[in-house]
Amino acid sequence: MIEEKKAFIDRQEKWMRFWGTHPEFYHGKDDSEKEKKYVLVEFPYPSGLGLHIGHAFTFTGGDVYARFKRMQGYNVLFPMGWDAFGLPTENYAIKTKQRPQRVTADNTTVFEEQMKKLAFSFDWQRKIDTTDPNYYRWTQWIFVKLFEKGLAYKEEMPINWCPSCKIGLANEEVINGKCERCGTAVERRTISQWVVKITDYADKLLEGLERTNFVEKVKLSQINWIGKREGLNINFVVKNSDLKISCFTKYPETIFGVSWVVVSPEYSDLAKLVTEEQKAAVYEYIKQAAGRSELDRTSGTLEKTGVFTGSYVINPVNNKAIPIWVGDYVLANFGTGAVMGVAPHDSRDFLFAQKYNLEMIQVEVPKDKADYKIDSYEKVIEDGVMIGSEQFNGMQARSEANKAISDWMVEQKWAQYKTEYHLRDWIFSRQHYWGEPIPMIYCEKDGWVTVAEDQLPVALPEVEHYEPTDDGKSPLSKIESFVKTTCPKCGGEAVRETDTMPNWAGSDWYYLGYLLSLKSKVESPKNIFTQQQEKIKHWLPVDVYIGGDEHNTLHLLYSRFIYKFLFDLGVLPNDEPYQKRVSHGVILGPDGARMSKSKGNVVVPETVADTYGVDVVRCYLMFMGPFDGTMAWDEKTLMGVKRFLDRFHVYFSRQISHTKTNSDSKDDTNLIIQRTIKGVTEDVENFRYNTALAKMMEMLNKLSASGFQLSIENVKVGLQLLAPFAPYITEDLYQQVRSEGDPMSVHISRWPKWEEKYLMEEKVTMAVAINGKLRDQIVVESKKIKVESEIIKQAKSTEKIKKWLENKTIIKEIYVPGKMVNLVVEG
RNA sequence: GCCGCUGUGGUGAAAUUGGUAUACACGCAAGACUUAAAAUCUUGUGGUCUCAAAAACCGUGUGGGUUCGAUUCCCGCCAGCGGCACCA
Repeated sequence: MIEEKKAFIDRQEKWMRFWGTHPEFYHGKDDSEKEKKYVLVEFPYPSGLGLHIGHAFTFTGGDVYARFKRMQGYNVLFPMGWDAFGLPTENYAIKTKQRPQRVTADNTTVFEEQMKKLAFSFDWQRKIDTTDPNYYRWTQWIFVKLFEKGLAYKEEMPINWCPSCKIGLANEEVINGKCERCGTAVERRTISQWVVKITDYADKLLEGLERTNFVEKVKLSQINWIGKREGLNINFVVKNSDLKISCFTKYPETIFGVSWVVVSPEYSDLAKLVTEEQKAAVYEYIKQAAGRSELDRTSGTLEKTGVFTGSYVINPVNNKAIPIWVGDYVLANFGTGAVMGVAPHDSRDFLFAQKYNLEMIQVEVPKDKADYKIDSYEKVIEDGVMIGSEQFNGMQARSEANKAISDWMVEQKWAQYKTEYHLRDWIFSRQHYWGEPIPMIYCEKDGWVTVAEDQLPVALPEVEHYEPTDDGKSPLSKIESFVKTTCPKCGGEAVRETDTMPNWAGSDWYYLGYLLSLKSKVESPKNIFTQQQEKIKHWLPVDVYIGGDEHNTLHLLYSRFIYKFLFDLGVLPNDEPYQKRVSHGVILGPDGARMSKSKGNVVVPETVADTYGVDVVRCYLMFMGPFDGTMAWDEKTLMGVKRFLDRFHVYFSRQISHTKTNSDSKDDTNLIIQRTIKGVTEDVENFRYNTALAKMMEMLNKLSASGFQLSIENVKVGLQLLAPFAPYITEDLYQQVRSEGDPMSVHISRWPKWEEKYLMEEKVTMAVAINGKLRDQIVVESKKIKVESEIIKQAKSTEKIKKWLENKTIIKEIYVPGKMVNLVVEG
């Protein structure tokens, strides 16, 4: 056992050294004449735990594809880098009293070593790091451009606030409404933050999807997130006041049934709406609501709550006064922050009305059921025939009344047509140290001014403490030398913005970063995107982008937005960054639960690789299930893969020593090999790695059983097919059969092609069915497959089929060439 | 709550445009080698019926539908999983 172990370790070290001396094998060339393929995997956050099994799984998947495409003769770009800003590093740095820069450097070194060992064929000369000032200078440059184009603005936005720790918390740090560290109930506070106007791009982001080749589920998640809805903004005048409340609705046909209006607890005019006698109740309610997360507030599992403000609005269509409520299921930063309530035609509204005893005015009935009464939330009607709605009575709600009432209300100037989006503007400020400083300066005279382009980057200064400050501001705010500056416009005294950017900022354009030389300061202030346009044109768009489902909505949307923005600036050749998106799956622990340190079910790829070898880990990860599936780690199945690789090694070693004296090629082995080439090529092309490996197992089983010798060409083919999956073992064997003039490495050799003529078998087995039920099989000569009448005749003549046809009449004969004959009988 | 996905042997899973359900692998059982164990190799392995075999019947979460034929397409139901804007 120990000796066997040593053998694969020696093999790995030997070939890792060899590849190390030839980094050009894996370089993407900016000026190649070959067709390009840009294969992108999401770059990791370099955590202190080292490479996780999920990384190994995803990167192996990308690596197999990149190696396959490279062998097929494409000029492949397969880069890697570090998405290194973020909370975990900051928290770890605080805990261990180290600089986050130091922690990041240590972690990325470990990541890179582990990746090299796992034989990922990354183009290391293009490595990027989002925390490198040469990199984040351009992240900041993008922000400056956003501001210049009016797409970044300051606004009061809510954050999670822990009153005990006195810091702002990420959603992740809020557990059941309590602070993760101290358990105190978390409050919501609003503070002034930078917001990016992604909503301006909502239509472009929707429309651009049509030009991509994303799988349907990814397109859907983008479409649903943008959530475009056509409707009406209805203006309600507040009784005895000059205030107005505007409510967005998709269903204005229910206007005659509106019996209350609800505004969010953060509604800007709320104070003016609350009457003296309701003040105490409303303030108490707002205090409670501050403690609830957004998800809780909108969740159906919690009861909808609210409180009366004491004021009324007038329904413009009938001049009826209806009460104004505050309810926390209405969100301030979504829509107008106010909604109208129609109890009988929306189940949530019904429950709310029932709870607070509000009026229910039914304005629709099912067709031909004029006396239908809605008395439970399960009976609400969402599309009926109009009643109690004056001239609109009798119309079908959605198909007729919706348009008629909308037109009428707009004509009367009670409402405007409005397109609403689920998508909200993007809060871009974080009150933390470990992120890109937002390159803005505030001057009393000139307001917010951008840092000049040739002054970028605004570097992260050294600080004593990395903890957020007790007033909720970033630690940068405590460094006077950083904060105090002069206004770029008037030269007067000014202060810097001390918030930093969210983690998304660096990952929005990293696939561009790989293409460019970011280092040279000389290129400033001219932007590198224009200066290095040739490289960008050569490589973009990304051909295949492999990533997790958790990024199919936000990361994809944000990065598509930034890309489209840069396109509009005129620095990019096209407006969609990714041609195709592939989702990878998730590896669960051996217990079927998500791997986590606290559950103790974490599998570390490096440990497994040290025990069984890198090739075994890679092949097992690709074999355990479909690439986009959720699969539990199972060491026993891994042993099966190890057995396969051992047998593969033994079989091919033996063949190699034999082929040196014998290079006859048997037709039977040709058939097996050729079929495998076809199957594996098609499977790998479509990321069906598990079946590709199954086909190679079949190949090995059949070849070993046949006892025939392989020709030297077929030996090479066998090695090439497995090479993307098991780079070490195949390189080792390849070097033993490599002859003068062959490529230096199996990994830069040319992927084999199959020929149809070898795939034909002389005889084919076909199924014979009676009424669709399989009854017998016949063996047919391949040449005759096209002669339908003869094969049906043969099918009818077998003993078994004759028995089934006794005393029956055939009423139909169906023939599927090469597959089956189905006889439909009667009697 | 909203959005999305999945359901096939004891297990992970496979099945081209609707055309022989369970490829490949794990596990299990029996056997070979061995003093023995491990490793390795060989054979078998959806269910019912049978000493066994043959034959037949049943079988892709569940109830319907379309079709000569449904794991695949359509409708209803049940169960489980994932995402939800400050984790990345």
